[in-house]
Amino acid sequence: MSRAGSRLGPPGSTPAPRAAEPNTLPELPEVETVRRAVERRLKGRRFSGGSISAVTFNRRPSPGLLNGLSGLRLEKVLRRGKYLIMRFSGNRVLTLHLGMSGRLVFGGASPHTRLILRFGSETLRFIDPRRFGRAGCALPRLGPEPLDKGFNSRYLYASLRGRRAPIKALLMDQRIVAGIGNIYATEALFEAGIRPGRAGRRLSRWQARRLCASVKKVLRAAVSLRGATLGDASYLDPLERPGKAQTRLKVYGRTAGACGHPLRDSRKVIGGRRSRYCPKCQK
DNA sequence: ACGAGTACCTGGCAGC
DNA sequence: TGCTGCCAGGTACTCG
Repeated sequence: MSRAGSRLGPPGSTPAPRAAEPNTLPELPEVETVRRAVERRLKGRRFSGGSISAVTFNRRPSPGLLNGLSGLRLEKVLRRGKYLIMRFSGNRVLTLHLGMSGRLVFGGASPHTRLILRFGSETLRFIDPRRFGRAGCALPRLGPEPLDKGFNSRYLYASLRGRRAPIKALLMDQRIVAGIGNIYATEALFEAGIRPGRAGRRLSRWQARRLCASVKKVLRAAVSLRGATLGDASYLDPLERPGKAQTRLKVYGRTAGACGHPLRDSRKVIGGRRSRYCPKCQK
C-alpha cells in the first residue's frame, strides 16, 4: 500500500493535498496537564472500585488489572514520557497511555468508555474512541525525560551518531527521548532550522545543541499553556477544557509557517507519518 | 542493532 | 443526501 501514491502523479493530475483537519494528540504537554488535573482532584483518595468495559482497548489489559486496588490510597500521579502513572499505597501502580484519542474525564459518560476508576464520590473515566490507548502496571524502556538534565546536547548528539534514520523519526523514538510525538517533533525541528528528513548522523554538534534547546523550549511553552487543542477529535483535559498551546504552533496544522513562507510536506513518509516543514528556513 | 513497513481503530472528510 | 474509501496518529510487531 502506498499512501503517497495518489499524490505522486504528474502535476495537474495530482489532487490538492487533502486538508485533513489536523488534530492535536496527547504528547508530553497534554499528558502533563492531565497528570496535574488528576493529581489535584484525586490525590489522597481511596480507590473504591472500577471496571473495564467489554469492548476495551485494541491491546486488552489484563482482566485482573484492578484486582486488589480497592481501599488503596492514591499517593501520587506521575508522568513518564506520554505515560501517566497512578501510584497507590502498597506500592501498586496503574499505568495509562492515552494513545491517539484517549481522554481521562471526571464524571461524564461516553459510549467509548474503556475504563472506569472510582474514588468515593469521584469517577474518572478513560474514554478512547479509537482504542489505541492502554492500561497496565508496567512501563516499557524509555529514554530520558526531555525536560530533565539527562536530555542534553551531548546525549542527543551521541544518540544520533551513526543513525541513518530521519532525525524526526529518531526524535519520536521513545527509547531515545520520551514524550515527543508528531506535533512537537515538527515544531522543535522548525525552531531548530533542521529538516525532518535529515539523517540523524548528519546533524552537527551545533545542530544537536540547537535541537536539544528547541525541544525544551517548545515543550516548556506547551506545558505552560496546558497543551494544544486543534480540531474536533482533539485533546481535552479531564475537565474537558481545551489547551492554548495551539496558538503558538508555527508549523503543525498550518499551510504557511510562522516565518511567512509556504510549508512543504516531505515527499518521504517519516516514521510512517507525513512531515511538514519550511524549505526556506529548515536545512 | 537498525530501518522500513504494517496492523491496530474509527471519526471525518473528499469524491462520486 | 448517501455511499465508499482514504487518512490521521503512537506503539509494537515483523522482516531483511
